[in-house]
Amino acid sequence: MNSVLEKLFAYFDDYLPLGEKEKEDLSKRVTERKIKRRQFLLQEGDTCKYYSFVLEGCFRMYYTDEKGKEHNIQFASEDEWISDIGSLHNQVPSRMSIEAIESSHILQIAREDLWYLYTKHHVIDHNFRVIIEDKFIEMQNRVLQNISSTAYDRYASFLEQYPQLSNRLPNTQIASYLGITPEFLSKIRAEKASL
Amino acid sequence: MNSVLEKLFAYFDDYLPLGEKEKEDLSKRVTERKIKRRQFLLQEGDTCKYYSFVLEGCFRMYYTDEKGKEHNIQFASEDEWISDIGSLHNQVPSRMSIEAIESSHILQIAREDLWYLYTKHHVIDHNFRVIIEDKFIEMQNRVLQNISSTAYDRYASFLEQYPQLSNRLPNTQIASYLGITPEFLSKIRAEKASL
DNA sequence: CGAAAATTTGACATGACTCAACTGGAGTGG
DNA sequence: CCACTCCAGTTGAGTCATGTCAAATTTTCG
Repeated sequence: MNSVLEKLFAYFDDYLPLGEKEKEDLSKRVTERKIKRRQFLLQEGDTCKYYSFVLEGCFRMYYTDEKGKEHNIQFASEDEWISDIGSLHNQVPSRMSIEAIESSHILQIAREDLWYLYTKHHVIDHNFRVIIEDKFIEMQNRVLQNISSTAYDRYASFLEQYPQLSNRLPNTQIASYLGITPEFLSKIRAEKASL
Repeated sequence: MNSVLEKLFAYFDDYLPLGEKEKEDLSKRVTERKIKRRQFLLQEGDTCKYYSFVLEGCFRMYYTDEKGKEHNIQFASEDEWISDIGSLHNQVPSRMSIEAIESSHILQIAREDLWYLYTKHHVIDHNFRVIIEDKFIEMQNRVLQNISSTAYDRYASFLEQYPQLSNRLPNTQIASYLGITPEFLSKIRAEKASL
């Protein structure tokens, strides 16, 4: 447990580093878990109870539409947080699912503990503000891509922005993230390769 | 100035209400401005210096692509904040522009003042975390719509989600926000009307 | 009122989807 | 080690959603 906590503390060093008090308090409220491939962190209909930090492995959060099609909203790999924030905040059932794409190793903070930490330690509140702001910017860029670029360009940007991730993910998952069908992605790849 | 400050304080009452110290400190660091229709709050290439709170009126933030087409990323009307957070954070030139769609009345906080307030007052940091989290959820839903729904459905959702806004905005602006051409939106509207 | 901008309409072009068939690994069990 | 299945990926034909361009019409605002 100690070494994984160190990894979490080190992560915060890129923001405002945590002091001894915060580290101690945080340590008490963090749970370590191993998740197997294809196992769920959250299932549609359940209320999201945790903010999860990925130590190792990879997850996808997706929405299942009326026709049963799955749409990937987010991936999370090493040093990233994942959760359905809307469900976590308002304690309402989630419309999303979170599934492990690879066997993974995570840390979790339960909602009440997170709230406690936010209230008690300014620096934690602060860091999570900055973290979510960065996520917001990323999401904003994605919207921008979606409304202004063709599928071909969006795929190219994805490869450029997440080169490591794109190696680890099946193309089907990437297609779902980009909002296109796997067949069409395949055609895009064929076209790209022929240049 | 006093009455507009009261409006800002009242806005924060929906989060963690500000205490007297925070109010006083915030008051000193807020600037009031009137912006005419079609006037810019931020021009592409400039570095964003302010976080702006809309007291009255309406703005759009948009990106101009290589072909000169404008893509609306965000609207902001009463009781909403607008800024290119990426540019504001990292003090880099913005790729976006922010333009007043209506003649407007706003409050602005300069970057250094905002940083000061974040650091000094936990409650302000906290509130802005919650505010941006809500924005993040909104943006996430928008991505979801973009990757999973047809233009017809996205337009219907927009009308449902922002009924008041949709009355105030020209359809061209809505089309740009939805990521479709004004011509196609017009056809969608015709189809909708004929039901 | 008059100019400029927004909206509508139609013909045609293209991006992206559907469905179905085929290919080629990656297990699994004999 | 082979035969089998299973799933991801590819390919192609036909279709639907959306874009382009141009012209006509209406609305808005100065």
